[in-house]
Parts: sequence; C-alpha cells; structure tokens
Amino acid sequence: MPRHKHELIRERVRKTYVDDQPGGVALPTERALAEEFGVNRATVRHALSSLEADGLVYRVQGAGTFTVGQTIAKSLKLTSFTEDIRSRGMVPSTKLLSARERPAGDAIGRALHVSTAEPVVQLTRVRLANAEPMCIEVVSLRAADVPDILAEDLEGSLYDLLEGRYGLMVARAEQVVTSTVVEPEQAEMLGVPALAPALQIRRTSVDARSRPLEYAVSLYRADRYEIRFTVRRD
Amino acid sequence: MPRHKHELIRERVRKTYVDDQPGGVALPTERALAEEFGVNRATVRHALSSLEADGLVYRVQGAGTFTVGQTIAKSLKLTSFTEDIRSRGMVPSTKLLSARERPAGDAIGRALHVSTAEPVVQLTRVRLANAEPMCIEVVSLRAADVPDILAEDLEGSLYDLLEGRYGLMVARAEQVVTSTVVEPEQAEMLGVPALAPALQIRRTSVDARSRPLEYAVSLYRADRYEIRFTVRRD
DNA sequence: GAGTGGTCTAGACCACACT
DNA sequence: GTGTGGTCTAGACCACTCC
Repeated sequence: MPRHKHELIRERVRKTYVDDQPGGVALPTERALAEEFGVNRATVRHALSSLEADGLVYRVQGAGTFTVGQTIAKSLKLTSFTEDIRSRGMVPSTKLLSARERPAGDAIGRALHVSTAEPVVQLTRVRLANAEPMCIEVVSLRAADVPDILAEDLEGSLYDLLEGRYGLMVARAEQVVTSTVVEPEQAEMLGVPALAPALQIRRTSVDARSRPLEYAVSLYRADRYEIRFTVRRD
Repeated sequence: MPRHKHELIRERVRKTYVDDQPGGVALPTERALAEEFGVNRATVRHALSSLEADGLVYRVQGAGTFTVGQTIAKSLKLTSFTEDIRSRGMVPSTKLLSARERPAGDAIGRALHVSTAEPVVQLTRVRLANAEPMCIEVVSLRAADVPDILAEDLEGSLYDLLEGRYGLMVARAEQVVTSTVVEPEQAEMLGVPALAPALQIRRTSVDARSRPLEYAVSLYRADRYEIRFTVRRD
C-alpha cells in the first residue's frame, strides 16, 4: 500500500487514464485531477512527474498531458539477472561453479576501491533461463562486506542476499559492454561452439553513497541474449 | 543565461559546493541554501533534485545532501556519435557511402511505424574517430519527414540536421545491443580482419510524443569501441 | 482570450538520522 | 531532542498552445 498521497495518485491516474490507452490521449488537466482526488495541484504534479520519468506520459506546456501508448522497453532500470529473465517470461536458475576467497588483485581492487591485497570473495556461476545456459558470471565482493557468505545459498539472487542478510543496497551500476568470442573452456559451459560471438558486460554496482559493492564480469552467448535499454536526450 | 531561478541555483550550488569536491562532503542544508540564495526551499529542492538526477549529489533523509565525488560515467543520456567521440577526446568525422530513397520494407517499416511500401531515405556512413574507422552505420528516415535531405550535407551530425532544418527533435531512443562478427565486405571498410568481433546496435529514436524519427543499425569494431552506461535501481 | 503546464512563494507537519 | 530531508497545502503569476 502506498504510504504517500503522490504514490496513491500516481497509481490511480495510471489505472484510470493511462493503462490500455493508445498513444496521444489527453489526460485531465492537473487542476481537474487535483479536484478529482482531493489533493493539491503540487501533489498531482509530483505524481505526473513520476509517470513521465517512467515514460508512460509526456507533457506539453500550454497544451496538456498525454499518454505515450504501448511502452518502449523501459529498462532505464538496473535489474538483476533473476528479475531480467523473469520479465522475459522465462524461468531463471543458477549453477554455482566455484566460491572462494582470494586477494583482490589489480583490476578488481581498482573496481572495488580496495588495495590489491584486500581479500575478496569471488563467485563463479552459470546462469540459466529455462534450464539453458545464458551466461557465465564472475562476481567479486569485498570479503569484509559479506562475512560467512560462503555458508549461504549462492544459487539465488545475489542482490536479495546482499540486501536481506547484509543490508547492502545497490543503488546504481556502471556497465561496460564489449563484443568478444568465447574461449574453448567457456564454450563448453555455455553450450556453444568455441569462438562463437558473445557479449561481455563488466559491471560495478555501488550503493547510494557511491561506495562500490560488487564487481561482476559476465559473458553472455550472443545467440540467446541481447541488451535493451532506453536513453534520453536532455 | 538561465531563465529560471532553480536553474540559476543549480549552477551556483554546483560551482560552490560540488565541483572539485571529494565524495561524501555534506552540502549546506536546504533551508540554509534557501536563505543564502534568497529563494524558497521548494526552489532549492528543485535544483538539488536536478543535481541528484545527474548523479552529482545524493540525499539521505534525516542526514543531509552529499557530494558523490568523481563522477561515474553519466551516460544515462542519449548522445550522438559526434558528441560521444568528442567527449572521449577524439575528433569525429564521417564518410558518406550511399544515400538513396527506397521502400521501407518489413523491418524498417515496423521500426518507423510505416507501411512496407512507404518511401524511406537510407544513408550508409562510415564514422571515424581521429580518422580511424569506428563503425558502419545505416540510418533510415521517413522520406516525408525530411524532404530534399539528399541535397544537404550528410557528413555532419544528423541530429543537428534533423533539428535545425526540419524541426525534428529526438527525445529518447531504444537501443538493442548484440554481439556479432563482421562480414568480409564490412571488414574492409572498418579496417579489421573478416570475422572479427563487433557490436551491433539497433536504435529507434523517437520524439517527445513517441513518434519514431530514425532507425539506425550500427556496427562497431570491438577492438576500439565499448558501450558505457549507468543504470539505476528503483 | 481562455486554458494549459511551469515556476515560485510561505508555511506546516512528518519520517528518519544522529548524538 | 534536535535537525535533516520528504510531503503536502494554498495561492499567485508566467509561458505557452490553441482557437
């Protein structure tokens, strides 16, 4: 249940005037919505701004607020593999290949802002959709952040584990995407021929204070996976 | 010059309290900023929200507003190739390979929301950074949107041309990224061996009303180009 | 000119962090 | 408890679109 009025208004406006509408349909005016829902116009504006930020409506000064219509993939958001695969209508699963503690080393130390000798926990996992391998993922975490994590179930959602067990909340992530080919040993795990094309994604996840929490390198098979995202101008 | 107070406040706050600061430094309180700049607290909040959206500060309820420090690549924004290459400190240029009008066909018609017979203008360009080929780009536009475009200079920024000459403003774009290998004929144009890995980006750009303006398929050489973007959670 | 969204003010109270 | 950011109200005026 929404705790704030603007969240409530947002959902009521969405259900009443946005969902199932074609594009370009005008919503009631902000003043009319304020009266309809018995709130101040500023609260309505807060709710509409949220809908606009999610790409569900657009506003034209002097004219009105209008529906966008069938939504363009709205993945401005960071989603975990688990959420991502579920949203594509498939069943995610994970196979843990190895889990160990080691010194960070150069690249990981730089990504996590720790010294090269700092111990990190490194998980290597194959992630599957509908029981079919989609990617190999190597995740590194500061060992000090996640005591006794090796005793946990490491085949579920890592973000859920970080948040539920350790109170570590990922706020955003910088991702670098490159194109590469799979090595023979990786090819076997992914079930593709050696030298098949693949997407490599290097991701550094940080909390709200910009402290690095996770560094992950993922190798996705190109024949089964593509990255979709929406970018805005201005 | 900013026309609105919140834009002015935003810049003054940024210059005074954010630029050149390390991460985690507290800004003055919203009430203090309102007094300092002689505006209402709501106006300060508007300005701070803008800085927060750009990833320059973060806010913690009950605690304060803090600097993020060295900025994580802030490419939540859609940038043209021209802007992108310039921001990496290189000099962009373009070589036009072909420019012609043809029926949209199936894939392009779907992307641009027109019938398969609708005429589209199709530009094939090699884009270079520091005179080195970076990608091959095939851009399709509705011919009705861009009359006489074949007479224009097609080796500059297309977004500038669309906006300046035709009043078409790109608001956002959906991008789909896949990994592939280059065909022999493309290899020659890109200056890489055949079957070298490459990133394919398919982009549909739309205006504020979500009307498709441009559909572009770009092939980037993997050894010289990677995609960086930041995603947020929540 | 009428009506729309955009900006701004003045003030109140709430939820949360810190000590 | 004190102080912070978060929410919300009531009202005014401005900039723009559309007729």
